[in-house]
Amino acid sequence: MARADKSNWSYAALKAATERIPLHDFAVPAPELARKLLGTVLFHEQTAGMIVETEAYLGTDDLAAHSSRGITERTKVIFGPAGHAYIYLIYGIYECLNVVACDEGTPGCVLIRALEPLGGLPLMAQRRQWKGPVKGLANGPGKLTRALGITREQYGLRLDRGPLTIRQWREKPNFEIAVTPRIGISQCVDWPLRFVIAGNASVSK
DNA sequence: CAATAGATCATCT
DNA sequence: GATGATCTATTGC
Repeated sequence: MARADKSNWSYAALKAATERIPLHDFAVPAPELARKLLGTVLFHEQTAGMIVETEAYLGTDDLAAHSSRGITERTKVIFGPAGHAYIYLIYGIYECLNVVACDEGTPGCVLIRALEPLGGLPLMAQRRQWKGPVKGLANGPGKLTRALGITREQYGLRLDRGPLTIRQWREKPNFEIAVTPRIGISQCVDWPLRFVIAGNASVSK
Protein backbone atom coordinates (compact mmCIF):
# COMPACT_ATOMS: atom_id res chain seq x y z
CA MET A 1 0.00 0.00 0.00
CA ALA A 2 2.86 2.37 -0.70
CA ARG A 3 0.55 4.57 -2.71
CA ALA A 4 -2.08 4.86 -0.02
CA ASP A 5 0.54 5.61 2.57
CA LYS A 6 1.32 8.86 0.83
CA SER A 7 -1.03 11.38 2.40
CA ASN A 8 -1.79 14.95 1.38
CA TRP A 9 -1.83 14.41 -2.36
CA SER A 10 -2.70 17.29 -4.61
CA TYR A 11 -6.29 16.87 -5.71
CA ALA A 12 -5.26 16.73 -9.38
CA ALA A 13 -2.55 14.11 -8.80
CA LEU A 14 -5.01 11.97 -6.88
CA LYS A 15 -7.52 12.23 -9.72
CA ALA A 16 -4.79 11.20 -12.17
CA ALA A 17 -3.73 8.20 -10.09
CA THR A 18 -7.32 6.92 -9.99
CA GLU A 19 -9.92 6.04 -12.63
CA ARG A 20 -13.68 6.11 -12.98
CA ILE A 21 -15.71 3.14 -11.76
CA PRO A 22 -18.48 2.24 -14.25
CA LEU A 23 -21.94 2.70 -12.72
CA HIS A 24 -22.71 -0.89 -13.63
CA ASP A 25 -20.03 -2.13 -11.21
CA PHE A 26 -22.09 -0.88 -8.26
CA ALA A 27 -25.05 -3.11 -9.16
CA VAL A 28 -24.06 -6.08 -6.98
CA PRO A 29 -25.40 -7.30 -3.61
CA ALA A 30 -24.56 -4.99 -0.70
CA PRO A 31 -22.01 -7.27 1.06
CA GLU A 32 -20.10 -7.67 -2.22
CA LEU A 33 -20.17 -3.91 -2.89
CA ALA A 34 -19.02 -3.25 0.68
CA ARG A 35 -15.89 -5.30 -0.01
CA LYS A 36 -15.30 -3.74 -3.43
CA LEU A 37 -15.48 -0.20 -2.05
CA LEU A 38 -12.67 -0.81 0.44
CA GLY A 39 -9.50 0.78 -0.92
CA THR A 40 -11.35 3.09 -3.35
CA VAL A 41 -11.19 6.87 -3.10
CA LEU A 42 -14.05 9.25 -2.29
CA PHE A 43 -13.82 12.80 -3.71
CA HIS A 44 -15.79 15.91 -2.79
CA GLU A 45 -15.08 19.63 -2.92
CA GLN A 46 -11.27 19.59 -3.08
CA THR A 47 -10.95 16.91 -0.39
CA ALA A 48 -10.57 13.14 -0.73
CA GLY A 49 -9.97 10.00 1.28
CA MET A 50 -9.60 6.26 0.80
CA ILE A 51 -12.49 4.17 2.07
CA VAL A 52 -11.16 1.88 4.81
CA GLU A 53 -14.38 0.79 6.57
CA THR A 54 -17.85 -0.11 5.23
CA GLU A 55 -21.07 -1.77 6.38
CA ALA A 56 -23.63 -3.58 4.24
CA TYR A 57 -27.36 -3.07 4.77
CA LEU A 58 -29.66 -5.56 3.08
CA GLY A 59 -33.30 -5.51 2.02
CA THR A 60 -36.49 -6.47 3.82
CA ASP A 61 -35.03 -9.17 6.08
CA ASP A 62 -32.44 -6.86 7.61
CA LEU A 63 -34.33 -5.03 10.36
CA ALA A 64 -31.31 -2.80 10.97
CA ALA A 65 -31.67 -1.39 7.45
CA HIS A 66 -33.75 1.72 6.85
CA SER A 67 -35.10 0.07 3.70
CA SER A 68 -36.63 -2.82 5.69
CA ARG A 69 -39.70 -0.62 6.37
CA GLY A 70 -40.34 -0.07 2.68
CA ILE A 71 -40.19 2.91 0.35
CA THR A 72 -40.56 6.33 1.96
CA GLU A 73 -39.55 9.82 0.96
CA ARG A 74 -36.24 9.28 2.80
CA THR A 75 -35.44 5.74 1.65
CA LYS A 76 -36.66 5.84 -1.97
CA VAL A 77 -33.16 6.20 -3.41
CA ILE A 78 -32.16 2.85 -1.83
CA PHE A 79 -34.70 1.19 -4.12
CA GLY A 80 -33.38 3.01 -7.19
CA PRO A 81 -30.39 2.34 -9.46
CA ALA A 82 -27.04 1.41 -7.91
CA GLY A 83 -24.12 3.77 -7.49
CA HIS A 84 -26.14 6.69 -6.15
CA ALA A 85 -25.87 8.45 -2.79
CA TYR A 86 -28.21 7.74 0.12
CA ILE A 87 -27.52 10.43 2.73
CA TYR A 88 -29.53 10.89 5.91
CA LEU A 89 -29.42 12.85 9.15
CA ILE A 90 -28.73 10.89 12.32
CA TYR A 91 -29.28 12.07 15.90
CA GLY A 92 -30.26 15.48 14.57
CA ILE A 93 -26.61 16.36 14.08
CA TYR A 94 -24.59 14.16 11.74
CA GLU A 95 -25.02 13.11 8.13
CA CYS A 96 -24.20 9.57 7.00
CA LEU A 97 -23.22 8.60 3.44
CA ASN A 98 -24.32 5.34 1.84
CA VAL A 99 -23.78 3.91 -1.65
CA VAL A 100 -26.82 2.24 -3.20
CA ALA A 101 -26.21 -1.38 -4.24
CA CYS A 102 -28.21 -3.98 -6.21
CA ASP A 103 -30.25 -3.56 -9.38
CA GLU A 104 -33.03 -0.99 -9.57
CA GLY A 105 -36.08 -2.16 -7.63
CA THR A 106 -34.03 -4.19 -5.13
CA PRO A 107 -33.07 -2.41 -1.88
CA GLY A 108 -29.54 -2.56 -0.50
CA CYS A 109 -26.82 -0.09 0.37
CA VAL A 110 -23.37 0.31 1.88
CA LEU A 111 -22.60 2.74 4.71
CA ILE A 112 -19.22 4.43 4.38
CA ARG A 113 -17.86 4.39 7.93
CA ALA A 114 -14.30 5.69 7.70
CA LEU A 115 -11.74 7.27 5.38
CA GLU A 116 -7.98 7.56 5.37
CA PRO A 117 -7.46 11.25 4.50
CA LEU A 118 -5.46 11.64 1.28
CA GLY A 119 -6.06 15.07 -0.21
CA GLY A 120 -7.04 18.53 1.01
CA LEU A 121 -6.15 17.74 4.60
CA PRO A 122 -6.05 21.38 5.82
CA LEU A 123 -9.56 21.98 4.49
CA MET A 124 -10.77 18.75 6.05
CA ALA A 125 -9.31 19.78 9.41
CA GLN A 126 -10.86 23.21 9.10
CA ARG A 127 -14.32 21.82 8.36
CA ARG A 128 -14.02 19.53 11.39
CA GLN A 129 -12.35 22.05 13.68
CA TRP A 130 -9.85 19.27 14.26
CA LYS A 131 -6.36 19.74 15.67
CA GLY A 132 -5.53 16.11 16.43
CA PRO A 133 -3.73 13.45 14.36
CA VAL A 134 -4.69 12.90 10.70
CA LYS A 135 -6.03 9.43 11.45
CA GLY A 136 -8.80 11.03 13.53
CA LEU A 137 -10.00 13.34 10.75
CA ALA A 138 -12.50 10.98 9.13
CA ASN A 139 -12.55 7.78 11.20
CA GLY A 140 -16.32 7.63 11.65
CA PRO A 141 -19.45 8.00 9.48
CA GLY A 142 -20.44 11.38 10.89
CA LYS A 143 -16.88 12.67 10.88
CA LEU A 144 -16.08 11.83 7.26
CA THR A 145 -19.16 13.58 5.86
CA ARG A 146 -18.32 16.69 7.81
CA ALA A 147 -14.64 16.56 6.79
CA LEU A 148 -15.56 16.30 3.09
CA GLY A 149 -18.43 18.78 3.29
CA ILE A 150 -21.07 16.18 2.38
CA THR A 151 -24.68 16.98 3.32
CA ARG A 152 -28.18 15.92 2.29
CA GLU A 153 -27.84 18.38 -0.58
CA GLN A 154 -25.96 15.56 -2.33
CA TYR A 155 -28.83 13.09 -1.72
CA GLY A 156 -29.42 10.95 -4.79
CA LEU A 157 -26.34 12.03 -6.76
CA ARG A 158 -24.62 9.46 -8.96
CA LEU A 159 -21.16 8.57 -7.65
CA ASP A 160 -19.36 7.39 -10.81
CA ARG A 161 -18.94 11.03 -11.91
CA GLY A 162 -19.93 14.55 -10.90
CA PRO A 163 -19.27 16.60 -7.74
CA LEU A 164 -19.33 13.59 -5.40
CA THR A 165 -17.46 10.62 -6.84
CA ILE A 166 -15.81 7.34 -5.93
CA ARG A 167 -12.81 6.24 -8.04
CA GLN A 168 -10.48 3.26 -7.98
CA TRP A 169 -6.66 3.22 -8.08
CA ARG A 170 -5.15 2.55 -11.48
CA GLU A 171 -2.66 0.37 -9.60
CA LYS A 172 -4.71 -1.66 -7.13
CA PRO A 173 -3.46 -1.65 -3.54
CA ASN A 174 -3.08 -4.97 -1.77
CA PHE A 175 -4.59 -5.44 1.68
CA GLU A 176 -6.33 -7.87 4.00
CA ILE A 177 -10.05 -7.47 4.73
CA ALA A 178 -11.38 -8.14 8.23
CA VAL A 179 -15.10 -8.89 8.82
CA THR A 180 -17.01 -8.07 12.02
CA PRO A 181 -20.59 -7.39 13.20
CA ARG A 182 -21.99 -3.92 12.49
CA ILE A 183 -21.75 -1.05 14.94
CA GLY A 184 -24.37 1.15 16.59
CA ILE A 185 -27.48 -0.90 15.73
CA SER A 186 -30.02 -2.74 17.87
CA GLN A 187 -31.36 -5.29 15.36
CA CYS A 188 -29.51 -8.11 13.60
CA VAL A 189 -26.59 -7.25 15.87
CA ASP A 190 -24.57 -10.39 15.10
CA TRP A 191 -24.62 -10.34 11.32
CA PRO A 192 -21.04 -10.18 9.92
CA LEU A 193 -21.58 -7.24 7.58
CA ARG A 194 -18.89 -4.76 8.62
CA PHE A 195 -15.73 -4.76 6.50
CA VAL A 196 -12.46 -3.02 7.30
CA ILE A 197 -8.96 -2.81 5.85
CA ALA A 198 -7.08 -4.81 8.46
CA GLY A 199 -4.58 -2.76 10.45
CA ASN A 200 -5.45 0.60 8.87
CA ALA A 201 -5.04 3.44 11.38
CA SER A 202 -8.12 5.34 10.16
CA VAL A 203 -10.66 2.64 11.01
CA SER A 204 -13.27 3.83 13.57
CA LYS A 205 -13.14 2.83 17.22
C1' DC B 1 -8.55 4.69 31.01
C1' DA B 2 -14.20 3.54 31.15
C1' DA B 3 -18.74 5.02 31.62
C1' DT B 4 -22.23 8.37 30.89
C1' DA B 5 -24.80 12.44 29.47
C1' DG B 6 -26.06 15.76 26.19
C1' DA B 7 -26.57 17.80 21.73
C1' DT B 8 -30.64 18.26 18.35
C1' DC B 9 -34.10 17.18 14.51
C1' DA B 10 -36.11 14.48 10.48
C1' DT B 11 -38.65 10.60 10.25
C1' DC B 12 -41.97 7.43 11.47
C1' DT B 13 -45.58 5.66 15.05
C1' DG C 1 -44.10 11.70 21.01
C1' DA C 2 -40.13 8.48 20.69
C1' DT C 3 -36.24 7.19 18.43
C1' DG C 4 -31.76 6.92 16.12
C1' DA C 5 -26.41 3.06 11.05
C1' DT C 6 -22.99 9.43 16.07
C1' DC C 7 -19.69 12.18 18.41
C1' DT C 8 -17.80 15.05 22.07
C1' DA C 9 -17.19 16.56 26.65
C1' DT C 10 -17.24 15.45 31.26
C1' DT C 11 -17.11 12.72 35.24
C1' DG C 12 -15.29 9.19 37.99
C1' DC C 13 -11.95 5.58 39.08
